[in-house]
Amino acid sequence: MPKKQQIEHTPLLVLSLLAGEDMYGYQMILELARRSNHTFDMKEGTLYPVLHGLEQKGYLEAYRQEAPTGRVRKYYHLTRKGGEALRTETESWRQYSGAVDAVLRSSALGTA
Amino acid sequence: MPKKQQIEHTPLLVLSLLAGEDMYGYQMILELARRSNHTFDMKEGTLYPVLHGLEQKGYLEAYRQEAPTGRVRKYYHLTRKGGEALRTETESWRQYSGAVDAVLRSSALGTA
DNA sequence: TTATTATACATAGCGATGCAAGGTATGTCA
DNA sequence: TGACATACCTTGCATCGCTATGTATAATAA
Repeated sequence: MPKKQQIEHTPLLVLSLLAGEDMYGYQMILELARRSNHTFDMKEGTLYPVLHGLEQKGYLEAYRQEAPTGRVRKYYHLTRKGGEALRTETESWRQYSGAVDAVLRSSALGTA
Repeated sequence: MPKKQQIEHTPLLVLSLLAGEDMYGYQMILELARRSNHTFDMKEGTLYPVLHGLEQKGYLEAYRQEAPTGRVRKYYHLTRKGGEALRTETESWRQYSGAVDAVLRSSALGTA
């Protein structure tokens, strides 16, 4: 019985990760797990399509670069447009999570 | 171009509403809009299937009651089992929203 | 040396979720 | 009478995230 835990804001998380530094896909998965204290365990089947979508929207730019190990990685860079999207998405998130909290609080009051 | 704004935690919001008092569907939509300061505008096509699902799980019990207006409304009552679900769902939400916030913060630091 | 694991990217197909759209019915008010 | 708000419900569609799978290379273990 597979368990769902992800909820949508995947693009926000991706844009957010890339605000600090350029990253490649696999690295994003590891970083996201680390920074979220393993609450997020993003799957490759989730991430890669999202990356391609964000690139098509002009939010990200990709380039290939060889790692010290010899492997070629595909790095993503946040564009100016992507930075703007990050700001509006962050604002949406605050709005949304604040609203959920407000509903939870109002009910908790009713219970008390 | 239809816009999506809802993200999933619909059952959590419904359970939360019913923690305070029994409500009927239409009322939940109005109350949710009010308590969320109109961030949530739940559609009937979203709410009713969710109510039926929660009822089937034994989280809610429904009963019909005539309103002063003469109309018969279908009220939902939160069961004990539903109350437990509410607590675990609330905890999941805190976990999730906390993780998103953590990721957003860590990236913001990288940018600063 | 060979096999396994970790790294790294990608896509097809499935299930669940939320919404638009439509249907039914009753009460209220102009 | 007609329009609108109230009140419930369902069908069908689009989107999203996950599972599963495929490909390929580097590191490590047996």
